[in-house]
Amino acid sequence: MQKTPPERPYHHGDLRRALVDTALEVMREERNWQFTLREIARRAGVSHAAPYKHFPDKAALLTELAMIGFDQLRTTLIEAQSGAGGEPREALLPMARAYVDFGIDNPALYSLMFGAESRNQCDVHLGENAISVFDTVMDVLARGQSDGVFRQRPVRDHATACWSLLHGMTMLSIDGLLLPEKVGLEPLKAAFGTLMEGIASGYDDVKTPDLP
Amino acid sequence: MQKTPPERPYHHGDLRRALVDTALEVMREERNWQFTLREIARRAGVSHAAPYKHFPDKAALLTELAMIGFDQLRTTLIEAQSGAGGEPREALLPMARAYVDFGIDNPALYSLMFGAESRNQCDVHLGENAISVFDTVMDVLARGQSDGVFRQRPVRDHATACWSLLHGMTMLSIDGLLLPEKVGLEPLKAAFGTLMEGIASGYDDVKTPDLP
DNA sequence: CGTTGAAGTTTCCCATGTAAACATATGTTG
DNA sequence: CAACATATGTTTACATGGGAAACTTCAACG
Repeated sequence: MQKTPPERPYHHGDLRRALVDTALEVMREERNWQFTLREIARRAGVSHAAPYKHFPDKAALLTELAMIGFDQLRTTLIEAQSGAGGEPREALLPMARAYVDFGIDNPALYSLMFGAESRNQCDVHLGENAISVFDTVMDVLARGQSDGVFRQRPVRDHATACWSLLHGMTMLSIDGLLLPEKVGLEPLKAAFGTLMEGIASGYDDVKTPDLP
Repeated sequence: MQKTPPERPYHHGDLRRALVDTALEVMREERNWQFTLREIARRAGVSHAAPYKHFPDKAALLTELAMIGFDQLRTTLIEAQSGAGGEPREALLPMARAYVDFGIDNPALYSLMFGAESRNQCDVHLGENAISVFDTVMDVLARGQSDGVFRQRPVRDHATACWSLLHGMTMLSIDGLLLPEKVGLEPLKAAFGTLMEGIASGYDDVKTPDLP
């Protein structure tokens, strides 16, 4: 009996990329990185063991996805920075917005990149990628400070405050905990306004506060 | 032949509490909430199906653990607030430290309470508990503002900035991403100093910054 | 063309969450 | 006190997932 031609030749041809693309698609659809490898293999049209010819284990695929995420975030921040003309004071809010929007637009990817749960599943050297975000923020703040438009305080203090607030806002948004009726419709602009007053104002620590 | 007495009578007597306590212990030891129910049952000395007589499923146990975490966090914040004598300006840093220390001391619990991954496993109404943290911060800021020691800006802007920074700092610390060589040894004090300058200073938004 | 290696598939193992049936103990009721 | 109902255990079973091992198919190479 004539054998009907298979849907796909025995050799996929580019399964590694297909697995990565399929995983990114599933993460986007389900807003979660806790997919199963068997599901990814099914959607890619191969057996459940085929991925093991391209990735030693599931953690390796997750690491690759996280690296893609860090590449995208880095690109996003650089574009936001150069779009603002490079003036530090003007650059911070667009960068902040780009950062938070990246996380909101890619919740599963962001959680994979920065979460402790994923850290148990991924390569530990992802931390270097995560920390490069801190360095990016540091650079802009350092330039602003040498230009005299940012408060003369250790620049890493400003950077720590900045990254913490942005990371926190991103995570809270992803988790659906920033309700408009509580924080308004522009929580980033609002919260960042408060922070910018701490970064860019002429406030002197020892001055007593103005009273009404 | 004489039957040797079992390690434990057939009826555990307080298995529900033992399961909760064991799970909290495992979370503390492994700094992770992704334990297996079979492991918890084993450590509690019962069969793997026994927990299903006390919890409909694993998600129910995880929800209970998260609720315990929120209770502990709430208590911690109230104690920190009253320890500072209730003066809003003096209360914020101790509360902030209590919040971040809680997360650092209970990384698995904090991640379970606030993480999106756990949200897929838990009861959605945990969000109310999470958001009550925001309300606590709001209350202190509102009192400070009416006392005139905090900047006259919508208080929810300050609260959003506060909670985002604290949540971000907690998550980054838990994930091991706040390296001392990058952020110093007192990142909370440093970052919170920057934020407090934005919350408590007399800075006027339209004033141009002082130049060197 | 035969050999080698890459990249698939199939079969199997172990672990997990959970269901169902069964066993044991406790509490309630007549 | 016995019978019954209920609570709370255990055992068996099922479906699914990660991954190993053996096998199959195809491509590349000498």
